[in-house]
Amino acid sequence: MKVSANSRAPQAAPLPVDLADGVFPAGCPSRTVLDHVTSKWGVLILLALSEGEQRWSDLRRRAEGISEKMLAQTLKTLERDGLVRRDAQPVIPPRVDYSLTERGYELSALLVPLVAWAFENAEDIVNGQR
Amino acid sequence: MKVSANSRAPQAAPLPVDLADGVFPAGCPSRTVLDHVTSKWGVLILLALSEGEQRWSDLRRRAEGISEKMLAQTLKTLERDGLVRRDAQPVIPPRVDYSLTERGYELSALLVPLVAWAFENAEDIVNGQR
DNA sequence: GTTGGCACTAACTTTCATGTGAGTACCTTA
DNA sequence: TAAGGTACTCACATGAAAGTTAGTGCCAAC
Repeated sequence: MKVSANSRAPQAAPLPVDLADGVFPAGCPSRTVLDHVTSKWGVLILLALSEGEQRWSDLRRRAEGISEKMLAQTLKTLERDGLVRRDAQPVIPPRVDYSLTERGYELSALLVPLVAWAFENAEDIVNGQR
Repeated sequence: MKVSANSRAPQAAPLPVDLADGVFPAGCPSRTVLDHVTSKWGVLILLALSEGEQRWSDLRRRAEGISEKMLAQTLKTLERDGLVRRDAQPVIPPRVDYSLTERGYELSALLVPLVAWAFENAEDIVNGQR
């Protein structure tokens, strides 16, 4: 699946034109979105939810180390961005389910391979700081 | 190209087992790598370099808004992580070329679609904060 | 002869993301 | 009756990330 070591050196590929022109300018919205999505906890939450609907307390346990404040904040941002759906049932004790929207699934589909790569290469990278 | 609205709701997919168990724990190396890679400027630099070797001052102009300090810092981190190669020629005036390593290219291949998605959806997302 | 480009480093400051701890309202179980 | 779970919010503290300013050595062009 890799281009193979001897066939050719890693290739530089031109980016799509609109991307090349669009992402780099300072004030562009994609930078904001990228910031939300690639925030410390954003990735983890999106990833966790890619496995399906989950409750507040599930997420809290899942994303090890997150504080309640950051969980609330991250979820709120992702909800405002239309990536996460919040479903609060008026029962007692409270029950709130979080899930990805269609757009959220689109994103997580791109995020999963990235995180998988990071996971696979993490040890090499962290150790190999020559 | 979309799964279509009526066929089925967006599907939850189980993550690869090792990923599901590996990424969420607090102290795991993948979190560090993810932090480097998804840092504000890391993404931009990796993206810029995916188009091929570039000089310091090229990058500085390309990643609009970056300070010299942040450029140096980001490049250093990515170099230590083995994603970026630094080639300093002993000429005057100094000339330093930066390029991606093979591992860097692997990463950028995953990053490009993500950024492209962010770019395409950015306006919708930023405006549609209902 | 001074301005400017090149590729940086270092010191200092500000801003912002994240963390901490407490409090809320209600109910269940011990 | 006290402890604990559920899903939060709010005020405050801290620390890391990012920005700012200045300075380096050398050369070329003006």
